[in-house]
Amino acid sequence: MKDSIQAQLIAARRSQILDAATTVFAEKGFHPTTIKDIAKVAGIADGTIYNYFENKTALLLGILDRLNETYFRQRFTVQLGNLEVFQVVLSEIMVNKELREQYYRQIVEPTFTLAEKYFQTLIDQHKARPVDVALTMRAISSMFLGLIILRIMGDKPLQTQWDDLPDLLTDLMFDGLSLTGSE
Amino acid sequence: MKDSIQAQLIAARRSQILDAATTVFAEKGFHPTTIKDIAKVAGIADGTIYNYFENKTALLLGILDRLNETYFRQRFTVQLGNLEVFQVVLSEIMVNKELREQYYRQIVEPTFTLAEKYFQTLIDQHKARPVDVALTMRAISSMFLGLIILRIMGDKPLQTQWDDLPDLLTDLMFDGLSLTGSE
Amino acid sequence: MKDSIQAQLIAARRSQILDAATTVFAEKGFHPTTIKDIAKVAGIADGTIYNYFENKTALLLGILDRLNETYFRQRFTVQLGNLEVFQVVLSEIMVNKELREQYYRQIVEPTFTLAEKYFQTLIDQHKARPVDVALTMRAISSMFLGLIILRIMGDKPLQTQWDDLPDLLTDLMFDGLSLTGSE
Amino acid sequence: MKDSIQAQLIAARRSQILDAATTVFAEKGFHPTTIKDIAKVAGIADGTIYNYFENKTALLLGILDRLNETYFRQRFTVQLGNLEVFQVVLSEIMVNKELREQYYRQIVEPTFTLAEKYFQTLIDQHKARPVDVALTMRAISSMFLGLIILRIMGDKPLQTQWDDLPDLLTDLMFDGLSLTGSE
DNA sequence: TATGAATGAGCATTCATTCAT
DNA sequence: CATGAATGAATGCTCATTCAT
Repeated sequence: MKDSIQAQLIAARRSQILDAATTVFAEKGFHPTTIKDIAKVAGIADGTIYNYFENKTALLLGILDRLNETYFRQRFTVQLGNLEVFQVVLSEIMVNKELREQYYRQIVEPTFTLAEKYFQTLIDQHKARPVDVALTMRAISSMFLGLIILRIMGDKPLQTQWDDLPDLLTDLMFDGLSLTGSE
Repeated sequence: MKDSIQAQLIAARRSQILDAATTVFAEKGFHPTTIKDIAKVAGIADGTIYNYFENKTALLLGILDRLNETYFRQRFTVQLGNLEVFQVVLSEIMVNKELREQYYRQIVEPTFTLAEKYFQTLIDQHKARPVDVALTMRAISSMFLGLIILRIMGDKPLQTQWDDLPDLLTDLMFDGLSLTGSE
Repeated sequence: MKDSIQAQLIAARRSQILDAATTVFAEKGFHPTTIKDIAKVAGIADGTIYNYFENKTALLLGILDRLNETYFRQRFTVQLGNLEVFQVVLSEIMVNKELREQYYRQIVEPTFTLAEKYFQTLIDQHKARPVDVALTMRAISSMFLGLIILRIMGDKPLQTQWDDLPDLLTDLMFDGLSLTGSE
Repeated sequence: MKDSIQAQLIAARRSQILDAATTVFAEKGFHPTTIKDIAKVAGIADGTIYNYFENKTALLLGILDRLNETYFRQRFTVQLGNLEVFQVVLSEIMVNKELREQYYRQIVEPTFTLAEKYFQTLIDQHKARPVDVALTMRAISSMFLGLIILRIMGDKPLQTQWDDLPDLLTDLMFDGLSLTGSE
């Protein structure tokens, strides 16, 4: 019982630290952010962070874990509020192998597994064409991923017409570009 | 005449340095790479680099310029050899505003302009459905971009079936997923 | 209470660092002195200095502050022990605008204000001739300043007869050089 | 004969370089000035400077030499145009022993020798009180030196009333501050 | 556990000087 | 003699991490 209180306290602290880290990372990016920055925002001392996280990278992993959880809770919702965090995480992922692998294992892969299963059902029910499920899922997901990145890059059309995307994408994915598709 | 030789020498040195930078960046990423690393690989002294480039970031910009040139020379060809460089550049782009803007202005935007023009022609010739050109181009490009990133992330299916993609993508883009599309 | 101990510890460290800086600056001058030099003499790590001082220049400002304090405590006493420090500070003052302005504001100006007040009293009491107080004070102070500099420069007569100066200066200032002055 | 032309050419080059050095030193100070700066202003290549001067410090010595010459040509004239150069030279003198000694030997000492001789004549002719000549000369010179430094420091009264100084100083030096002096 | 002072490795950048052409 | 590209030593400063209290 005492342990459970302990565990809760620890979880709370970790959460508090990750909140701070998320805020500052989103604001300044990973490398420019110092442990002191995070500690200050969290209202604790530098050293305390190291009682809860191995090192600075572990903070990113922690943020990833939380994205993971919320992701599975609110699937298919790309929260724009998370966009800056995603930007930071993604950037570091490209460069940090450990992070990359963890992210892939924890988020990407399980998501694909689920999505593939779902899509296979559609095919089985003759609601979709029998295509290579794995690759097709990759292609479609990539579209979302790429759109987010393009938006981060500051692409004007995407920023102004972001809300028009859902319809366009649905249309595009189901009917394609060819004339016959819609007629 | 002397000037032209001078210019050639300068270009050669710049190239030599960028080659080295590309190699090391691809290997270790941008931040972990030191000027000394690059100098050593280039076989020159640290200081010499600064005779040809303002600072470390300028090296990335230089690499970008070269990607730019080769890109426009060999358009639509995603060279896998450049993949690691692209990975580094992209990662830094997400985090570095100046770089991001330059990349967008120099590569992304002009490419879209061209692509939109081409696609508009297809529509005018009734070879494609009349959709929102700008957004559609973004969606399609994003698919490529996202696929590359997923591949970088180590996605197994993409790595093993990379060569199957062209057909699948063509199919997907033109006919969509719905049954009616192909039947 | 704890805070007061903290404050004392901080003051002590700052003092320790400034002591070291004073020593090394006096020995080698400002520019040739490295932070490592100072840290070594202070018996601490390089980085620790930056926990107490913004940068290298701040060390000079700190030394200035201390000169300031001791100066006002022991006014009119030119301590020869401080001469080397004064030499370093003065040299840097000639070259560093920020330092120059701070020194002027903190030490020179207030001293003149006091001296002018005092001298005005002498005039009011008919103990001195009614001259331009500001300029006259400058002239006299300059004499002291100049003498110190000449001595620093290694002027032999000043070094051997330094102790004869007070009488000579008093004599000179009050009666001037002309024959009528003393007769 | 050829040698004399050679010598003239060399002298001209040296002069050209020193002109440039003087300009830039006066503008930016000694340390912040780079050899490249000077070479650019002189309209020559970096390396060329080293054909005429041993090193950067030698440039300061060269400037000193020229001050020396003009000084003896235009004695007793403190040219304000030289003030910035003087500031730079003086600052470096405080810190650089070699420079200090050369300056003292070449300019300070000979000047004092002359001045002492002249003042001794005044005494012998009963035009001045029989004081310690060496020290008195030092005191008076120091006043000038100190005033210049105070002015450099940005002292307001000195800057606005600089032209009133000659009269005040003459008055002060000859009659002193006491009432009896002038009445 | 919390603290935060101390640590010190690490790095971009500058610039006086050299020397092959 | 003139050049200016190449050199590489040298240094201020940062910041993740540790650890005594």
